[in-house]
Amino acid sequence: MKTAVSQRPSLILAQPDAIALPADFDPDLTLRGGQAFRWTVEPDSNGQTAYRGVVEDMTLLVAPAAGQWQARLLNHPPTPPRLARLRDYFDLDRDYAAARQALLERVERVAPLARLSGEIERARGLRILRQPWFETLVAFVISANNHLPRIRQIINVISLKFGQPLGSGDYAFPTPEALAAVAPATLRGECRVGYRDRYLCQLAQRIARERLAWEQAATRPTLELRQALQTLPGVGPKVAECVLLFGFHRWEAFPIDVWVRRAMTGALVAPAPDGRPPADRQIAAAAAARFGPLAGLAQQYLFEIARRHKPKADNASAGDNRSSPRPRA
DNA sequence: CACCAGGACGGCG
DNA sequence: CGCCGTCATGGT
Repeated sequence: MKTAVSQRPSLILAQPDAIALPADFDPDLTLRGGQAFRWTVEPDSNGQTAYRGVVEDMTLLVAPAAGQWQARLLNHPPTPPRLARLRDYFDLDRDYAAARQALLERVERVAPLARLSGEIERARGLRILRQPWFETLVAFVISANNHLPRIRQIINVISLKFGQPLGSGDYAFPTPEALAAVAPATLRGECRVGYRDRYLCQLAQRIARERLAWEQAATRPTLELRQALQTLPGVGPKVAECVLLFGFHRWEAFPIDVWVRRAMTGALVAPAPDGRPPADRQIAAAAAARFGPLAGLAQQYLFEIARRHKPKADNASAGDNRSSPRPRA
């Protein structure tokens, strides 16, 4: 019980409008990788590299402060419910060190995978975000046969044209109803979605019409949810797994793309006798058997490690990639 | 200027 | 079932 009242606010208090991210948080792997598409790299007010993004109706700035990465709300008062949603978004209540350790114990006996343990340790700052499922669904329908930079661009144009302004110069991702009202020709002509225009329009219309059922989907078993997702236009096996993992936080989901297929072939699954890569069904079975409930995390490590091995000059702002302002390792 | 990209879809054997 | 051509678009 303190009786004296400080005349001045304590300097030790954390900034009330921000949440501190884990010490090893890696914004490039987590925010600019293959799971989130609404984060841009830009210098903050101090001229240091920062990451600006939109989560639901919140504009966020992830920047180094007080020796670590912090996520600051730019367009709303930092009420406890909002801060709680941010903790949820960054999955801060999960023990990634324990999850990673459990994963390493599962793979260290498999020689072709054991050599990955060092790579996984270097990618330890990767986290799996808990993103809004409708935005995730649309993003990965667009992802089919597409490149990451272009997926980001299309998602941002869709938000800019059809989303609600957030008072910060940024726009929320549109609701299913708002997107369902957009003509396919507009999606193709103005958002450059190509042949996916009809998929997206029908998708938004169905979600809007079946909204109640889909909002209860988060409580359904993964198997049932997976089957339901694959009835949606533009949603096949791979997109369904991505939505399960990034939009419904099902860590047993295991999306198989070209990178993961290459990583798994020969390491965990033998190629076919004729030399062709094994069927995706066999890869999925091997992943479930080896990685179990951590398959999604394993997949994300495999994807980002494989992608890191081939940089491909993903960055538009050429100049300072060496001065990654890792706030005091 | 071919080739590729976090594939899905429809048709065919 | 499994295989195969096709589907826009823009970067390399």
